[in-house]
Amino acid sequence: MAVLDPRPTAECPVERALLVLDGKWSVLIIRELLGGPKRFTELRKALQIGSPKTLTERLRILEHQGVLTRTVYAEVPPRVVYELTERGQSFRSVLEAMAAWGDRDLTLR
Amino acid sequence: MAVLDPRPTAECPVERALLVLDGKWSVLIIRELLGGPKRFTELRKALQIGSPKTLTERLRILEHQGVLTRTVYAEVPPRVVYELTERGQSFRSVLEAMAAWGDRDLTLR
DNA sequence: CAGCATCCGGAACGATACTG
DNA sequence: CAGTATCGTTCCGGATGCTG
Repeated sequence: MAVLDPRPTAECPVERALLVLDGKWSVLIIRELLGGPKRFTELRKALQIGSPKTLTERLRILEHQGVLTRTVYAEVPPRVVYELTERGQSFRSVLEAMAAWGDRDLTLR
Repeated sequence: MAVLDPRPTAECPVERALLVLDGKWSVLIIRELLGGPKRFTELRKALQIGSPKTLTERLRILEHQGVLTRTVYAEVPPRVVYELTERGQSFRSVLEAMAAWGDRDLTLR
C-alpha cells in the first residue's frame, strides 16, 4: 500500500477496513490506545517496537485515516499524545470479534 | 512473517488472529469461500489475482493454519476444491464486524 | 522527548513460461 | 486445470545516528 495515501477508496466496506488494518502494527496500536491516550515512548515501549521510524510511519497513516489524533504540547521536553477518534474507538467491536475468534478457534494445534 | 511456519503461537488471541489474517489476500480468500467451496481458477478469477504463485502460497498457508481444506479429485483434467473448515466458517463474525466498521465509520472522507 | 534522515535485508507480491 | 519454477520489483519493517 502506498505510504501516505492509504485513504479508504475501495467500494467494499471490508476492503476499506483492510486498507486501514494493513500493516503489522496498526491493530496493536489501536488496541493499545483503547486503554486511553498514550505518548510516543509509551507506545514504543508497550509494543516493543525497536525502530522509531516504524512507529512514526504507522501513527501518521492512522492519523491521516482518521483513526487517531496527534496532539503536540509545546513544552520542554516536548510531549506528544496520541488518542483514538470516535472512529478509532468504534474499532473495539472488530477487535473483540478477532479476540473471540483467536481464542475459540485457534487454541494451539 | 515466515512463509510456511505461520502457526498461531502467540499468547494473545488477537495476535493469533493477526498471524492468520496477515497477508494481503487472506481475508478476501476466506470471504470468497464463505460463499461455498471454490476451485483454484474460480478463486483466481474472483479475486483478480494475476500470479498463480501468490494464490497458491496463501492457500497453502491457510490450509496449514486449519482455516481451509484442499481436496484433490484424481480426474482429467484435475479438479481441486478449497473449502472452509469450521474454524474458517466461524471467521464470518469477524468479517461482519469489519464490514460494519468499514461501512459506518469509513464512508468516504 | 519525539522524532527525522539514511541505509539495509528480506519478504510479499507479481508476470511469465512451462508441466503432470 | 492446477499448479511449479524463475525472475524481478516493490516496499515494509528494522537498526542506527543525529537533532530541535
